[in-house]
Amino acid sequence: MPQTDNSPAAPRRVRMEEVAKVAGVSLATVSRALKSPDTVSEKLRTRVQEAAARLGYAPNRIAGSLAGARTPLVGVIVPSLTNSFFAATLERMTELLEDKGYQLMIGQHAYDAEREERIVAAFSSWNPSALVVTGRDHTRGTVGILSATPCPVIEMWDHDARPLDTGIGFSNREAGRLAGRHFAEQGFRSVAYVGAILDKDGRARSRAEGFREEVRRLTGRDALVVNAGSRDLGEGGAALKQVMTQQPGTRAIAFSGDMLAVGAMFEAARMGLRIPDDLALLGYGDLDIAVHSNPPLSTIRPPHDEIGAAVARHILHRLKDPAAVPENIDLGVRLIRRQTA
Amino acid sequence: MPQTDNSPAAPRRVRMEEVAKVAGVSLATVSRALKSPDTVSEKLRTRVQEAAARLGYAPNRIAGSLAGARTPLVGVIVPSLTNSFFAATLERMTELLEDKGYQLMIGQHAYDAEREERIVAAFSSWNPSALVVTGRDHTRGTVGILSATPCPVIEMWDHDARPLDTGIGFSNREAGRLAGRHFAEQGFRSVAYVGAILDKDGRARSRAEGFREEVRRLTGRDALVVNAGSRDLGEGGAALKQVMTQQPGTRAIAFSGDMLAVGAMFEAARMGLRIPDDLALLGYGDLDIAVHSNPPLSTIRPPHDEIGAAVARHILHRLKDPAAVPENIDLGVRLIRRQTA
DNA sequence: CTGTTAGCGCCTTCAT
DNA sequence: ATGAAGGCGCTAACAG
Repeated sequence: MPQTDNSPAAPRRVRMEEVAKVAGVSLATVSRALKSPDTVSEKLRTRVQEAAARLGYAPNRIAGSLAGARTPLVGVIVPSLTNSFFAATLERMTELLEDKGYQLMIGQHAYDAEREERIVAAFSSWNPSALVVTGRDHTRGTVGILSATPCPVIEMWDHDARPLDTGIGFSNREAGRLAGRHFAEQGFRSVAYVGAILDKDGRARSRAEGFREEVRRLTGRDALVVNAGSRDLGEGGAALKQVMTQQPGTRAIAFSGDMLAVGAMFEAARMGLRIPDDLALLGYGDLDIAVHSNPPLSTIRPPHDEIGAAVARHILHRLKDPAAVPENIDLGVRLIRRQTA
Repeated sequence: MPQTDNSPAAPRRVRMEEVAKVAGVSLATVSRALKSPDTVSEKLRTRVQEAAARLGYAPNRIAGSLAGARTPLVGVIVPSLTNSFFAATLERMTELLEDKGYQLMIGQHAYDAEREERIVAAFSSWNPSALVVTGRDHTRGTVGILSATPCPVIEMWDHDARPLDTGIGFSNREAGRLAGRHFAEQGFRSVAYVGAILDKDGRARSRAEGFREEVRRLTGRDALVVNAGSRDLGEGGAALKQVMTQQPGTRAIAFSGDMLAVGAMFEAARMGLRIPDDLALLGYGDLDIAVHSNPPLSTIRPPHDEIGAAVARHILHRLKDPAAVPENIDLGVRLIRRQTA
């Protein structure tokens, strides 16, 4: 450590008390001069601020939070940090909240509901300013803690169920329907859906269900659904082969992620299938690669960073105005037509 | 909020005192029974634990931290959350540290040193258990705060300069040299380096410099260096065109990111250049896509998640054993030869 | 092994 | 407008 705790010279961090002494005022005045400057006479205020600056005073957030009953921490729980959708949401949230003095505490549960519960419990014991979780599907325990936590609770990235408090996301089911409709309207009858870890990812499952629903409604036929083991590019190729084996003559496939779709494109090339003439491919995510793949990938775009911005705005709003109420916001998805479907 | 603060029925969170009362013991015993169970007789321990469970007691971390002088928080500052390298590092760190009861506070500075300083200052005022920053290039102010913070400080993702405390990463310069050597050894004389935001990203700049150095040393010629505006796939194509204009006849290009390299592959196809016969391409990152691109991309692999694991392990070690000392660990990079170079 | 006693550093009434 | 004083909820000596 740059500086050992018990070293004789360990220069104890400067506290508010020293600032008070140097400025020749009371502790309370320092506190006020720093937190609500307009309740202090200009003279004292500047005197205090100068003293603080000179001493390099940095308030102890822990002590402040104990006295203040709430920490400037926002707990956010996502399934995974390497999933670029959530990364985009987090990046946006950090940007907006850091500016206002809030810090993000980040947890990840890898689609494990029990783990989510443990993290929620841990976060809740920090008296955070807000708690943000992914999705609306939680254990009873999680729901209990969330309901008992006296701060805004936001469930993001979903809109298919009622939120506990505030919900900000979109309907995954509708995203799936949109894909199904797009295929049905082009007259495709033999179609399939390839989803990553459908067994664990409830939102991907909702999209798959929406897809089947709409395909069934519009064409009267059942879509094949295939579960890929991960959202890696390589799985897309494997899934394509599986689809063509289980359902020869498939004319269109929707994926639960762009990477899977691109992987399928590569494999299709190897199999000699022309895209989109022999086979239409539709992604989900609108990652950068979708624009530049060859041919450019048609895809469904979830509002990844918009969610982050909306969540941050909502939190700020709720904290500023205690009378502000919960909301249930559907940010919707868009079909981006490029050349594969 | 699930539960309004000032609602008449707001059931105050249960405190340690209530548990003590119910269990019929003192406050201190509850604290001990919960934090260091083996210092308490089995009888009382179970009695306390039962009481705590029955009352749904959750300790207030803030109070605990104030009294204990250190929070179970680890502050981590990265340039960007959407950069999959850092995401991988963070994912690994979270995994390992969450298990031991630590929470990550995450900040991002977008390659802005002033912003880094502000975040470091903010984090430091939480009395974190450890502080982790990216790189070894900081403002004087940042260095000052970091040096004065009484906790382990880890500088990760670099190894080109001396660390303040502990350093865990690899030499970016050496990564660049490796690329240059690889080209030189194959007899390429007209080569180029394409880096993303070299003006801001010092580590990418180090790689570019290492590349030039080694190329100059082995071939006696100067490599062209081109700066791409972002690490997006699309920029790779643009950069390729620029290289071929500025230095017609270029035989090999190294990139500061796999996405750029893949973008260049797409563009090369459009330009009718065969890879690697007409032009060799070398990426950096070893992203999933490198394996599955067509042809598979040769690349330099930085130890993204290994860094996360090593950082977490080091922190845990330092915290467990106060006598543990700083380290300076070089995790190295590997050249992954596939088919483009 | 258990209880008592001081704080941790700040915020916030309450007087002045 | 300012100061004094009592916590916030828990931990860590110190006694017993």
